[in-house]
Amino acid sequence: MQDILFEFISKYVSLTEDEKNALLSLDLFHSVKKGKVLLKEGQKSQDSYFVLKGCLRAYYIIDAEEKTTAFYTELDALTPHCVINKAPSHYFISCVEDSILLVSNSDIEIEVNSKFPKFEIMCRMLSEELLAKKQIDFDEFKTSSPEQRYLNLLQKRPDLLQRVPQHQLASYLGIKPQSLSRLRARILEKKS
Amino acid sequence: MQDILFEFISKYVSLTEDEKNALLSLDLFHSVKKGKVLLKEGQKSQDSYFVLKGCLRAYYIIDAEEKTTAFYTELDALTPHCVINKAPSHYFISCVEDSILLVSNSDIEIEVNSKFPKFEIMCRMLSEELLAKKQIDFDEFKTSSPEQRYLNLLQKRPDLLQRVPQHQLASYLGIKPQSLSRLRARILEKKS
DNA sequence: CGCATTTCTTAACTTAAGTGAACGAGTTAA
DNA sequence: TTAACTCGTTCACTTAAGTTAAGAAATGCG
Repeated sequence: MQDILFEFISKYVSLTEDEKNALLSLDLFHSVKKGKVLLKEGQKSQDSYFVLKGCLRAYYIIDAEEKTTAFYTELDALTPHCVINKAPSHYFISCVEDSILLVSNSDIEIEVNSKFPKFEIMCRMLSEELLAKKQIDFDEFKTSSPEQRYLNLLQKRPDLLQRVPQHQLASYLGIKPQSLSRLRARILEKKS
Repeated sequence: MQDILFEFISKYVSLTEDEKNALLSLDLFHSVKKGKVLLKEGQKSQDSYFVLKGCLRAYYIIDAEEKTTAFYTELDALTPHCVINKAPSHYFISCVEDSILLVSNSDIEIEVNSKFPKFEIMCRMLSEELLAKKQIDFDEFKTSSPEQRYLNLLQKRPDLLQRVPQHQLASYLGIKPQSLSRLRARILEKKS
């Protein structure tokens, strides 16, 4: 599990053994059970997550209905909005599967970043990259129909369709579960 | 114009006079005429932009049709995806109005960041903030109908409706120009 | 095991967005 | 000034998503 982390980091900066040990000594690895809610609406949290294994889900509850807006799987990083703007969260984050996470918080990050400027650099690179990627995802969403979005997901994250209930995928695709069912039937129809 | 920049920066880090002068000496301010295309599909650019005055637009050309996906106005920062992943751009960026921009490139940023760690910190903070904001925007888009998205835009960026042609706004809202027309008529209907 | 709950699908109906075409207003260019 | 073009709107028609309801299949729990 540590190897996975260090391999990921090595894409951005190279760490010395001392730096690796300093990172490990912070004891950031946590096992989290399926179903565990990590962040609730209205809560102010300090915690950021990095998924080593498993799957997290972000969702809103609007008119008593869950609206899933994001899934975070292996090697995805997640810093909730409430950590950035220090205001109560508007959404929930829960654990879709038994997972192994790296859990960090603002204090730790401030300390590590000031001690090792390399981490500061890595964090900048990572968030710049994620921002550009998020924009591309958003662009694809805007410029395509629900059916295209579903087919696109099938290409890019086929694992999600196995790991996650359909009704959560539906709102992730911006539609109702019934529409996703119908859309899938329509696609099968076309193929034959 | 410089004051606007320094006031913006002061939200993240405080600069000494020397640092301010170092920044100004880079001569990053540029005037750009309405209609100027700053980035074309297929191009590899190194340039990032910060809008001091005016408006930029990002758009794709898909099936010979323009699909506008983002507008950048006063105090918005824009680092195109192609700068991050060093691959040819999939989209265009053009200037909607006569604008004053701060234009930076990878080389300058690497130099400034290594000379002044403060800038590194500011860049990290800024991209973390923008990433969290982008996620919220995406969430709102996913969880609302075209009509809600239009009303939301009316609240949050009323200036855009004055500055930008309707058909560009339409694709920004994820719909066709005819649908935006109809939707506006429907809203007026309801009000009366 | 059996009961309850959740999940997924199907169907009938409503509502809204996509499509193709036409029109007038405003702008640009010859 | 006229001709061409862009832009926004409207209309009729098509297509797909939302809604409501019902039921089948899978899952979880006592």
